[in-house]
Amino acid sequence: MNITAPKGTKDITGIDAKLWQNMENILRTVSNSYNFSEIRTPIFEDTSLFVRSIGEVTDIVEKEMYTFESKGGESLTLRPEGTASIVRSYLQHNMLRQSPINKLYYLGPMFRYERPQAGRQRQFHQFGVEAIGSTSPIMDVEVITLARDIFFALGLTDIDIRINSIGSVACRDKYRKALLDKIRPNLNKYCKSCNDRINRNVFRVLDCKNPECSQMNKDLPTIEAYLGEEPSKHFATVQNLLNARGVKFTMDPTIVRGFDYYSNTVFEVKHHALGAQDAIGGGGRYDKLISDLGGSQTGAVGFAIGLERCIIALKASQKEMSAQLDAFVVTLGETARAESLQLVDRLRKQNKDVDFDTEGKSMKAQMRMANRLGAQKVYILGDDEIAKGIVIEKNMQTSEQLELKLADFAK
RNA sequence: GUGCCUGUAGCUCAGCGGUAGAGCCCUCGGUUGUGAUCCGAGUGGUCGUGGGUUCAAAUCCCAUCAGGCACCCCA
Repeated sequence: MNITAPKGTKDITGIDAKLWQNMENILRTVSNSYNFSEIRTPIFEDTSLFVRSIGEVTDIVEKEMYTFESKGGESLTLRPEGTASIVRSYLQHNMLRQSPINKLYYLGPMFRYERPQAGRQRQFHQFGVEAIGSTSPIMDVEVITLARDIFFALGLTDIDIRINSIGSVACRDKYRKALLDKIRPNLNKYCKSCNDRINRNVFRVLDCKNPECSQMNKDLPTIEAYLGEEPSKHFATVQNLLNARGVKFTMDPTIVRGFDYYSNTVFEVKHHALGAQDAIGGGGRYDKLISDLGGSQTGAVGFAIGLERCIIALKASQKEMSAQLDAFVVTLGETARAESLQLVDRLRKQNKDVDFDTEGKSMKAQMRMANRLGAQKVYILGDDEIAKGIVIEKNMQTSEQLELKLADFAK
């Protein structure tokens, strides 16, 4: 066997698959409780959708997209993130006419051609929500609270929610100028990548991990002073309501986010178990994206969660999960075989997860198998039991055995 | 795309010039039909791949692929 999964991709099997299912169930349940409903969009889209939404000079668009030409000659791209598709779908189906506010969630694989490392793959999975149709700071709060509740429900209580506001385009233009004026004179003291960043996206200098850069960054102005009246008020309301609602957060002026479409509130959720890629989720408001993509001026706010990263955090904080099965049916002798299959069917009809041996193994082997599969109960059915019209039910935790009437299962 | 580290049984790893080992897992036993514990036995690897050096290579050298970590970027 010399074909392996492509670089940066993973097979999810066995116990891990169970863990994923549990996680997905929780994501759906909590989102439903906030009245968000699911949207499923294609895994590939027209390339221009991502170029226009994420931004031409972002790393994702410049070098990380899986772009290919279809047989018809169109340029298609495997989605690198979820928001663009949701907005496309929103506009295409004119969802505004169905409801002034659309609260949607999605769940699925995303693709970015990057060098894999801890918490980063080429095919990875995101869960995300988008609330489209509101500019109210209350919706920001609703979305951030939903994010928190999801992590709490998953069992990840040890999270750090960091928020910031990057204001409107006008605020950012002013702030950008101010930053450039301050940084340019000291440019030779900044690291190589910051020198590069200053031309591409100055704001990235703010979250540079180089200790010398971050030391100098302490003297730089924060965006707060450059926020206009509206953005400033908006952000203050978000903070007040979060506090009133008991959502813990920290202010972090270094949060700038990578996509061009963000404005006003931005936030990231960090978890310490992750290593360098410690952002387990992130999002913010994107009031310009919908009009950029041809819609009318529409407020929107959302976030995305990296599911692989959740799994890493979950595994770090939780004990190993073990296999689980409701029942295992042990059979001895040829006459009991047919009867045992009926017993299996009846147990399954009671909505139980049931398995049994198909290979004619010894009783000892069947018991071992039951144990390995994590069976709660074992039903033993041999020729002796058939003769007496009973079945033995063994509790695998307590080792207690009961004799049950076989006829009672026939209902 | 850059740097550092690592590739030996399903898993975790030892061996570091003389043609492969441990533990776990798995399978089967430990007298008629009872698991997880205990005891015993067994299956399983062209030592990532391709070249080279050598009488001899898992072991040294080169290349390549893959993985890990970090940078970059991001979920």
